Amino acid sequence: MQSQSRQSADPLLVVILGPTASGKTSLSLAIAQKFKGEIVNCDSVAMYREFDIGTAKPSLAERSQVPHHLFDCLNPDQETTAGEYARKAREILAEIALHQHLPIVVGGTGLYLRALIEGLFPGPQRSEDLRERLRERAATRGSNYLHKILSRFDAGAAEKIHPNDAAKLIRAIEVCLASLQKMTDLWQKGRDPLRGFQILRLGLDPDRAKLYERINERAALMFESGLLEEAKGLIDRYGTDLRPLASLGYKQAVQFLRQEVIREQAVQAAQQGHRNYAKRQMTWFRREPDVIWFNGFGDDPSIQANAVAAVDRSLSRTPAKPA
RNA sequence: GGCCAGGUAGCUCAGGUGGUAGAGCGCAGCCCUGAAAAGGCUGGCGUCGGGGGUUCAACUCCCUCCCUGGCCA
Repeated sequence: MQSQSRQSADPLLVVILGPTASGKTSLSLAIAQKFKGEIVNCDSVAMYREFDIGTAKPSLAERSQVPHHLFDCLNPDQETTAGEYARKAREILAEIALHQHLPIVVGGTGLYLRALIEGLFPGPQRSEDLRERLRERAATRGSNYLHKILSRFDAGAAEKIHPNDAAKLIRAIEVCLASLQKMTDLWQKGRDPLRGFQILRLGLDPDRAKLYERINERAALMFESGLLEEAKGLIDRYGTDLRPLASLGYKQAVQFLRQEVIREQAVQAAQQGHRNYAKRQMTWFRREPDVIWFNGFGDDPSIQANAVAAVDRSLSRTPAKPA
């Protein structure tokens, strides 16, 4: 296992993962500065331009220190998918490797990371019309109805998806309809994994109570430092239907701007949402293979030193000097 | 001081002709194959304010005390 990667001549790819507010940005900068790194975002909402305050993107000053990729690459009214993300990210990774720099993928969006590293099954892309129709059916007849439809198309897929999970039922039906094949058959064809890199995964896993404290502070600070104004500007120019406006913090800001809740409620709901999200992220990342976990925050100097040492060790393993 | 309402899960609250309780949220665990900062699943948790009484049995009825809120003095 370990000995195989040592023999590989493939360049190193560092992946930094962890829940929101765990200090991924800070750690990524520390590593990038030490090793001629280039940072590749793997955070779905940070890809959007004009969504700045609520996404806690690295600042422009930080981004000027080392190259950053896949931040601000979508207009607010664009939409993207995990597959599209993976294609873009792989292109960038290849370019970075070409310059002989160290690519550092940083992010909290588990699905995007999996799509990038392991690939997705060879399924059809999204069809918005079909989805709209299915969503209407679900609204009138309930998602159980979708589940019945899916069991007719693909009983195996239906078995794996809970009848209440409309989002996943819709995707599965879409796959069957668009491809005229069962989704489970398409799964059989496997994924197209990322090739050509040795992957070093560094995971941040700070104490839960401390993480929640940080999340609370950071979410409140977002409201104090202009989240509402940012959201208002986006609504004025684009309307309320932007997909990223449904994401953490923005969703609550919109509710406040519509006067559905008072400010205090919006802040508390945003804090709650971020806490719940962090928990789900940890559930996802715990399954990620071969992660070197650090029990602390990414801005902690001792964590940074340990992480840098881990990168150093991986980098020094070249095919020229096997263990 | 008097009258009224109320004290039930961490929080907000529901409940019961007397047979030791429940929902949402929180919290914890989990799932995830182009919406993923989305969506979904599962699970703890209680001396039912204290003390007495009636009863085979009280969280439920009676007495008393304490606490909270409102109104009147």
